[in-house]
Amino acid sequence: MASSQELPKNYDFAEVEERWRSTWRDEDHYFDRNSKKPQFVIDTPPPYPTGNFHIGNALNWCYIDFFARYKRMKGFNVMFPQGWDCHGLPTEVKVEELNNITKNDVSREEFRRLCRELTEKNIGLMRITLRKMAFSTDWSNEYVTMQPKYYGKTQLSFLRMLASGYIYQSEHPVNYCTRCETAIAFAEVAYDDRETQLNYFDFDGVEIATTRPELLAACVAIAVHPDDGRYRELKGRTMKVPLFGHNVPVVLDEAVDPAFGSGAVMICTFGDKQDVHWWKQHNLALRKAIDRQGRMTEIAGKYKGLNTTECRTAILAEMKTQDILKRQEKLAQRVGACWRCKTPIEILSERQWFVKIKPKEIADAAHQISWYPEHMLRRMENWVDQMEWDWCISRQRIFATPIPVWFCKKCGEMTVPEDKDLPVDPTQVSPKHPCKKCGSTEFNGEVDVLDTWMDSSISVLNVTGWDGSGTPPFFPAQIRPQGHDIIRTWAFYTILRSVALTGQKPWNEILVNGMVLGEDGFKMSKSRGNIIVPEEIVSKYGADALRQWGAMGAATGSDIMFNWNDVVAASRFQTKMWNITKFALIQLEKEGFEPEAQITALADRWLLVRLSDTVEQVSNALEAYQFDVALKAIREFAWDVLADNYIELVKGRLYKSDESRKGACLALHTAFDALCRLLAPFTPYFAEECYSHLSPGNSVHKQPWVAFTYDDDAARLEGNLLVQVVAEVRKYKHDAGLALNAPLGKVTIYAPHTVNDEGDTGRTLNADVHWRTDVAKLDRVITGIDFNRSAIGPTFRKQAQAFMAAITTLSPEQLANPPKTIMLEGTETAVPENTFTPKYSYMEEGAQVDVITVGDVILTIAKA
RNA sequence: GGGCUUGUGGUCUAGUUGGUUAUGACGUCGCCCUUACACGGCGGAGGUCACCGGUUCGAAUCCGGUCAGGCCCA
Repeated sequence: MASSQELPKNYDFAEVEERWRSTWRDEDHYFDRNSKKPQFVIDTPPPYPTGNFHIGNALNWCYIDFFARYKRMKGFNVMFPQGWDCHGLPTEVKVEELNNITKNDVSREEFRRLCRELTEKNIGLMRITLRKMAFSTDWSNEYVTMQPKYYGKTQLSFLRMLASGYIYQSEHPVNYCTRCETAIAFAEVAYDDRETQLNYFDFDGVEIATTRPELLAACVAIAVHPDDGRYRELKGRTMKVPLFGHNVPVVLDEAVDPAFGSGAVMICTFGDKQDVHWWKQHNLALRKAIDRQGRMTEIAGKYKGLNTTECRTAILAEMKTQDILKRQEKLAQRVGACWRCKTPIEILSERQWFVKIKPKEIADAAHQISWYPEHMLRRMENWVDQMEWDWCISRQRIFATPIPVWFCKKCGEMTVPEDKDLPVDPTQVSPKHPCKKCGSTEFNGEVDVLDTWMDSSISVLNVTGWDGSGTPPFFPAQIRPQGHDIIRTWAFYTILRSVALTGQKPWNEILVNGMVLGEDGFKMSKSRGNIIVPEEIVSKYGADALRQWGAMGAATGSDIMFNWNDVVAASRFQTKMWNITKFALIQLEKEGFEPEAQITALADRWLLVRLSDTVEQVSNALEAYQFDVALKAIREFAWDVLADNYIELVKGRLYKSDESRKGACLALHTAFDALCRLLAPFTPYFAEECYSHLSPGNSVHKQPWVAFTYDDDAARLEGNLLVQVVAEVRKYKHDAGLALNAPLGKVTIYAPHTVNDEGDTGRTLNADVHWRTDVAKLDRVITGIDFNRSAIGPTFRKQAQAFMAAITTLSPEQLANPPKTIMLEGTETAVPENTFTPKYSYMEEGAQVDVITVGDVILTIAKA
């Protein structure tokens, strides 16, 4: 045990956190592939390397670290990997911005190099934050999706799913961002409210309303509702498209809303998802009026080359000139936009690569996983239920995993590389063998690349050791922690890919965390100016305080508002604990503690039984990932039970030097040691610092989880009563205008059992305290009745109110000595025990006394 | 429009297998510098548990409806 002289008066979190950070060793957190311990593999989220580890990430990582550390102490072989999901548009856009270029200004290889460099730099910055926050990362299992080692696996997974028929290519309408010049998946479409114009114009004699006149050139049909009387004569007709002159059929479809616009609608390829639906349903022609850059094609005739906005203006002007534009109305509309750049998406028909979505397979696997909180499973079910199109995985970008296939220049046959040649970039190298079909050696490498989710959806396969064959050695992982915002993407795609590649669910459990909102209750955003970054909190109050905020801010799974108050409260708890530490160490080093000492005093037994209760509560809460419940129980035990009550009770005994001191020291040591361990997962720096003084040279993080149990129901009951007695006397002093340490004279406590308090009560109250078990000789006056409703209700049901009314009418003598039966609504009814207690006030004969009752206990305080 | 979710003192929050006086933090008011701690201790004030109705002897808790917020989707 360290000398308490060494303990500084104040806890300096900056100094302590820095010191332990430079002392701890990474190897202590490595997953042991040869261990006999049960495994606990965590499929951690690989963040996008923006350079800033934001507070939402911090919350998620806090949760991960809490249970990673807990599971290690419980004897599990824990893997807490750290991944980086590198590929994708934001980095490409950033590189274009920083270098003032576009992706077409330099070679693909050069552009990729710039992206890799920026990503490396950003990862470096984020690693620093991770270390500051004391996450027990397994750095031997770090993975970076842009490195060949990883994207080789992405390519291997692509080839496996291509071979098994999950992946195919086809021409199909896809969501397309014309700014990013790439196809995107439905999961990447965000919807925005906009106000637009609904234009009514004359279409070959019929009035049509459209929000997108620029698509007139792509019009392939007119649709009306089959029962709409206004258009009965249109059936079977073809109509001439204004301005462009091509003929289109009229189709009947029940999905047309006769109340919207004029009730007649033009179908274009493609204005929206509904157009795609009708186009398929009625086997219509395909007219591509917009190209990949968002410009009008030849089909648009003289409008060719204009962008869609320019084209819309031009066509509306032309309609006015020809006097076919009737009127315009404002219309509130929801527009799909690219979630990265907010540009409204177009639906273009392109040759793309797709992954087949098999909803039942995914739903079945999702149901085999335990969801925390449970209701998050609903979100997955809803998403699975409404999937209409397959997953479009090809992107027309550069910084991403290349699609590893070639096409024969002569015959078009597809060639794929062998496993051992992965990773490959088919635009840089050629196949090793000539075309199987025609023998040609001329190939075109696929220039499309893969959706980033193709990388990250195999994170679990990567960390569990997948090599392309069968089930990986550590599969499935024990848990997936992630936010509810990416259930429809990361969770969905991961389940899909695990089932496709291994036939099994990816994890046993999934823990879903909420979103972090700003102090004003809104989502954090630059425009609101309510962004708080983890670094700021760490520098002001320390990582441990931030971690406590993460645990306590809200129940697991619900959104959590950032709140400086909670951080300050967390920091104050550490101050309190630090003072407890100083007190404990000073007392323990005085004469040392004896592990074999006898625990006999009520206060000591009470402390231990309350500790035992706390350990059980905290352990149960952690098993259920209820971090708020766990930390709250720890704080309550430390602050309320140990500091405010136990220490105050036994102080006098500790200042003495006799046998009764030893029990208190043992109890104090036991509680303090346990507290350090309980706090270790939550506040790793602080717990380590405290423990290092109790047990120099040993790390609390290498200790087993607390296994302390102490069974003593009587101590819990009587100790709680003792604490209440002390509180009541304090209140009595307060009400009497006395200082809390003012001497009180003779106090007699009539308790139902013999209490061995070793004089604690008397010293605490500064009074001459006498415990007695006989009946107080007092005159008592009944002032009321306490009913025990939880006993009365089940017994009397509908007669409960009547029963209580009847008891109220009894005389004081009868209340003191209740009759066996009572008349209730004309029936003689038994009076059960424990249904009520008379409320007494007492007068002691011959002496002026004040009387306090606490449950079964009666106190008399002699008046001075 | 649909699904999920939430509504508790001034603010944030616990509590929903129905049961005596609804938890804690911050703030606020009063007393106290008692040899671990004034970054502390003790005590107080402050709530029709969103609203309406139902079930029940008894509802913050269960059921139905209304209003309001959040998220996801159409």
